[in-house]
Amino acid sequence: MMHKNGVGKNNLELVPTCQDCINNGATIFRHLSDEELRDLDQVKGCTIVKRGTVLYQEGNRINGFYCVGRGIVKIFKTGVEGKEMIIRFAQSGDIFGYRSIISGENACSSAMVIEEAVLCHIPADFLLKTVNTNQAFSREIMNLACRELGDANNFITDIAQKTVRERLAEIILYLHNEFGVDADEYLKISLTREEIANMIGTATESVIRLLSEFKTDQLISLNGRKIKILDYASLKRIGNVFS
Amino acid sequence: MMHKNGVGKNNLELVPTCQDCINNGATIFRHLSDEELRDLDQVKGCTIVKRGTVLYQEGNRINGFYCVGRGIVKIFKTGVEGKEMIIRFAQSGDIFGYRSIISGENACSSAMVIEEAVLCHIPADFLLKTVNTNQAFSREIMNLACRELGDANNFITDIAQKTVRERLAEIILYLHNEFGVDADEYLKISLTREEIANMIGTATESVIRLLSEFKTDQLISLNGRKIKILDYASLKRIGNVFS
DNA sequence: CGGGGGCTTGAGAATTTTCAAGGTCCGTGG
DNA sequence: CCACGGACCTTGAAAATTCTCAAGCCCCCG
Repeated sequence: MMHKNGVGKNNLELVPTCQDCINNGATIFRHLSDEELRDLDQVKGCTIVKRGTVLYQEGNRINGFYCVGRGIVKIFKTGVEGKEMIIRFAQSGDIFGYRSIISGENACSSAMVIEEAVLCHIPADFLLKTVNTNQAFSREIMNLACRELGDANNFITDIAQKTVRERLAEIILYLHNEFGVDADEYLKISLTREEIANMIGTATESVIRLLSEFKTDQLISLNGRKIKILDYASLKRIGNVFS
Repeated sequence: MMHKNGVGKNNLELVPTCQDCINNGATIFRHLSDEELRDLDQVKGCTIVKRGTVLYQEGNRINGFYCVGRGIVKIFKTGVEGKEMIIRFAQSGDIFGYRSIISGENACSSAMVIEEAVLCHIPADFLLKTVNTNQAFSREIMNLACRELGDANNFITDIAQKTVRERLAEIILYLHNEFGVDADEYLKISLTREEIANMIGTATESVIRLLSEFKTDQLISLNGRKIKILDYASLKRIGNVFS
């Protein structure tokens, strides 16, 4: 189970076994039996995917879901006039695309790699079968959906009630919590100004102006796309973040 | 199973049996066995609840969830400055409050009756137990959470990208689809201007101004809190609703 | 070294909020 | 029965926020 070389349909030099991913935090699979894990290792397809690759698009039927070994994927919807709205990110240990499979609907969002990723593609059948046969796994999926639903409700409230300035401050703190910082204390995740705008539902120019205002106020420092938080307390105050 | 008179802890003259509710569209319970249904009828508590009653509040632990027999309940969050954001409504056949029980979190929203309701309160234990023992029921819950998650994603995109005017047109059409109309073709659901504002994340005055603009433009007619749609096509166009 | 994508800034326009004031409606208590 | 109070609705005017359009810059990649 712990060997590292992929075979068969997997075209990576280093294919993580599912056990590796569990160790990496993909807790969703932690209650699979050894047999189910072996089965999963057989049916999954694992690939390295470059930034910019679209994995699936809103409105299409999808025949499997993804588990992230490494890298970052953005999950987004396309609104009127083609403007995109980023719903969430998936990173190491996260799964995505499972929602449409469970609910039997078409994909309600699109997925694009924004940081080179190692992704496992797992057939819908495996999910549907295992959800029916493994009670603990079923509870994990249910749990995940319910937690995401709670997050979505919070997001709805924030986006509906907070100003762009508040949302930007909040999202910077969120990116910090979610992705952490590199050796120089810059946020690890690197987003274009437009992507930031698409997370908080505003215009690119507004993000630029507010970022530079935050910089002037010594709340953050900027280096190209890299953002470093200098003053957490003030950002929290501005973003009405209590935690 | 089909008798109508409640006994024991239920204090209604007419307590619906769970089978009644299933016939009413509470499909979530359709895969319970006869024994489970009898059990449910035993453990549930059923009451008539007046408009304005708060059932539970955001942040608290809850020890059960609700099933709506009749009436309407609004599910909302309280944002900064105490302004409320309506996340969704629950009506006949819907359940609510299950999310926090499944995910083991505190309630992420509050619930208040806005139209006199018949509500059954079902202990958390019943949900947790049945989800573990009845595969089909478990799938129903999972399915429900996933569909709500899809709805939430759509809502996020709309609220982030559409103007207040677009959102108002859209929400009027939504209320029509969801609650239907009475004999005079007025929307059945009756909301204050403030509640409408709290659905679309805007100020009460903005709703008032836009409603009266829609009225001037002959898109709707107004009679106190009652709204009648006169021109669906134009509302759809304004709200960028394609369906 | 040319082109393209992304970033920045400015200025004016549009949308939306806020504050203030007054009106209506309805249920309750005197 | 009527007056009163409170909640809700309406309108106006000014202010604040945010968007849009336009232009120019930078920087990296081919």
